[in-house]
Amino acid sequence: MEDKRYCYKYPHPAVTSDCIIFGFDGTDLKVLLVQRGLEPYKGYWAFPGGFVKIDESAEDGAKRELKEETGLENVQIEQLHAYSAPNRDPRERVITIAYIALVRIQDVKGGDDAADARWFPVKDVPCLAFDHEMMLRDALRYLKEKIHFSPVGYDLLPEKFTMRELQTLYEAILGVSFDRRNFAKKMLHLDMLIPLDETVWRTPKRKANLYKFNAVKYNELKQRGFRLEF
Amino acid sequence: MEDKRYCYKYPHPAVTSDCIIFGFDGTDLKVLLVQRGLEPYKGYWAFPGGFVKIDESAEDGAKRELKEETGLENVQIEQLHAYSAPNRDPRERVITIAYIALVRIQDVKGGDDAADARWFPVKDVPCLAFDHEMMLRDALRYLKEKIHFSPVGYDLLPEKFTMRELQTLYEAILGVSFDRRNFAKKMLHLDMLIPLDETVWRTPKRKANLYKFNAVKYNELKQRGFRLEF
DNA sequence: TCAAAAGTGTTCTCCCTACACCCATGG
DNA sequence: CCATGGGTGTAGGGAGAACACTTTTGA
Repeated sequence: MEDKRYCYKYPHPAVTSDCIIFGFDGTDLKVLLVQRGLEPYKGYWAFPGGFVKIDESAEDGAKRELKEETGLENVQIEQLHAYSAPNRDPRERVITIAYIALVRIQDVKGGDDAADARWFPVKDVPCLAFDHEMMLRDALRYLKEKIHFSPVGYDLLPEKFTMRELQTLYEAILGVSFDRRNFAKKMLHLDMLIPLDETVWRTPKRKANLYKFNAVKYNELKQRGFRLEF
Repeated sequence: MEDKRYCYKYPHPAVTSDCIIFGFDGTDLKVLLVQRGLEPYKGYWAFPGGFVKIDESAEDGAKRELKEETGLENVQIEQLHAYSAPNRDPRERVITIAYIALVRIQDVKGGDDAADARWFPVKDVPCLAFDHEMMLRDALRYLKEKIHFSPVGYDLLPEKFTMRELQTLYEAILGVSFDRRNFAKKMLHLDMLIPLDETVWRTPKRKANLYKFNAVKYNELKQRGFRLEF
């Protein structure tokens, strides 16, 4: 009995929380995965996550596990979905609450606790453990919707970026391509971007203007509710 | 030990699922509540729901409890959010997965198992048990968003309805009022309504045309992704 | 001087908005 | 005949979509 001290009148499921972390490297949308060191699914890649402690919320648990497994801290996470199929974990009944976050990949790359955490392009993820492939599909669908209401670039791009980079991000998430001129016009019309006086050489051909997000305007728009059509 | 047979190495939370059921009576958006017969929160109103069994999904559990407590069956439910604050239930650690559904109130009114289940206008709900008031706020926010992508009238209105009833529903959910003529134009433009040759006397003044939803067109639109602006 | 990337403007169309008139009916 | 509710049409403005020219630079 030493190893089974927590007893209940009715059977209780275990509860875990997982984090689906997206980043953007200028070309591809990427997702952060960790390689499992234990059975089941040993050696498979999976989202960082783990068991929720009895005195922490699922969200706090997700953040704690994220830090433990990848070193990522101070990330704003958002609940995606709870997965509760009875046989999704071979060990015991496990219900998982999945969270999603967008981070600046370049702020994260260096100095990780976790050598076995890696970014994968979403177009080219390995086989995932458990039902994590379903989670990824759900997360990508969610992101596609969210992009219409929320300037996801604010979280995914570096502080300063070119119009081309912003467009590439939108195209990577939505899986479409836009007219360069109309895209810029639409974005500038929203009044959420601040053109900077700086330029950079992102291509060998010509320097490009840099922009940053106007957080004040964005919050105003969010209050009133807005939608970007694409 | 007789009453605590289920033992685990680590503490496990209990998991419940609750159903937030909306209906529309032609004037008000309403929500289905049951009165609690047991402590805690005895006598308070709450969403139908209860403990998830160890071999059923949270969704199946929600449907089972919904039927047991209100008699409602064959309802399509959609996951809203998982609530996991450590102290949300005074008895023990409980995580609740909330589901949401839209039903035709007039198909439900009669013949319930549950005498203590009642519809309340969302504008005038009593004090709710646990954190159910937060759930209701979240559900209403979700419904306001959903209405832009999904013809919620399809689930909430009777099969045949007048344009005025559809408009009243939209106004009740969004909390705004529309120009009668522009609303009708916009709705008819979407090509999701089938005008019927029937009329009814919904007011003593004049008869009104009836419409029904065109499920085929709706599914086409949903595939392609559409959005109603208001 | 040519190729590739970036910056910018015009036209057309469609949809949304605001708004007004007519018809049917019961009192 | 008048008040109420329902059905329909029009004019104007704004935003998106399609589309082309110019500039800058390295090779």
